[in-house]
Amino acid sequence: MPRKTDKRERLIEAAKNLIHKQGFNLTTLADIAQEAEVPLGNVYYYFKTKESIGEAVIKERGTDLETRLKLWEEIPDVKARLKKYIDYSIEEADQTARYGCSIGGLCQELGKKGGPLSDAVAKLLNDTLEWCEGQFRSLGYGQKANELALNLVSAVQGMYLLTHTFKDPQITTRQARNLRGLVDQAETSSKLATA
Amino acid sequence: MPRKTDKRERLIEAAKNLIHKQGFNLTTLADIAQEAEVPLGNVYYYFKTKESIGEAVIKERGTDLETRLKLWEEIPDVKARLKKYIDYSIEEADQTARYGCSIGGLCQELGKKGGPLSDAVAKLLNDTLEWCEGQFRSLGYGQKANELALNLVSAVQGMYLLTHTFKDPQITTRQARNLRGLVDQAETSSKLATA
DNA sequence: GTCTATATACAGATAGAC
DNA sequence: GTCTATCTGTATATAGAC
Repeated sequence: MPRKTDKRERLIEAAKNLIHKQGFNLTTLADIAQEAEVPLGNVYYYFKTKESIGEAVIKERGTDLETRLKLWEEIPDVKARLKKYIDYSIEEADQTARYGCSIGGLCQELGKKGGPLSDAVAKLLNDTLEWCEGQFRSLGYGQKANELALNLVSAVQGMYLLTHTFKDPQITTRQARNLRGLVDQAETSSKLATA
Repeated sequence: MPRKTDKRERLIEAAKNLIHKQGFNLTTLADIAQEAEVPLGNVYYYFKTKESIGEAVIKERGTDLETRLKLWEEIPDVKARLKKYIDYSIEEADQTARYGCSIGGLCQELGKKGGPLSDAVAKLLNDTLEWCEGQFRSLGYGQKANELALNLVSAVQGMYLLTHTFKDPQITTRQARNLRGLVDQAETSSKLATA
């Protein structure tokens, strides 16, 4: 079974994990090369700069996210879709406690530097926001859908931050249960507006 | 008016601002020295390591926070105290849009490295949490006070992250108004439990 | 396409004159 | 206490043999 040159993919995968664990700034090309079992000098055949690796990683995160959102989109019950989004945070709780949110963390870190990478990650959070907004609109909320989406995503990101800060997955468990309840209560009135 | 050696304080002040703007990892001692108008070599007379500067900065952030919390504590109406906490985020909205939360950002960044600095910033967030919990307890919430505090601080931190990510102070304005409303509605029932 | 050796830049930290 | 010059390590990136 002759393995094709999957080096590029190995490098992206390694970078993806390391950047999540250590952050972008603290992750060196040497780290990535070692993790991917690729000689350092060879890295530059696939990526001109460290920034371009970051770009590839964010792109990967983007397709991962899109895959999830599209998958959840197929759930018939709209509220169940939103609850899937919340449940996902529970599945990831241990990882979050250790390394934080793979998207939110980058938004925070890269947001200070500005530049193309910063915009690219911000877009991922924006995609999430828009997806949620779409769901709330399907639930019948018109103008308010935007605000509700902001409330939900904001709550989830805050939950991630606290979970990471205190390295306690249970914070996610508790908060996610809460958020789930909110989605459940939605529909009938504008109670979700207070989420 | 012979100015005493306020160099140490100038260094801390410079570091405090630069770390907020650029993050800890990207802020160099040369940056700090220049901003404080202190020769690079002289920095080491006041601080043995970069980490010890970080320690001093976090300590400063801690006293700033404590000052605020103690000040708000003097407000007679308990709900007004919590609303002060929320209003503070509005005052800082422009800064937040540019540089993020001065505490939350460090929690995120230092949380991945672990170590004493990480614990020190985490404590600041924990102090905030405990302060809020105390307020909710004063409002008559017993067991639930802890959860309500988590909800509120989490919501505020999420709001900060989105504000920073999209560099839009209005996100804070909108969300803060929402959170204010939640605090207002509290008391009567357990509605705040769904915050 | 691959990999070793190395250039270049700059970070944190120190030595030692003043 | 102060500051210049510098050491040392390490990061990104390149050169060039294979």
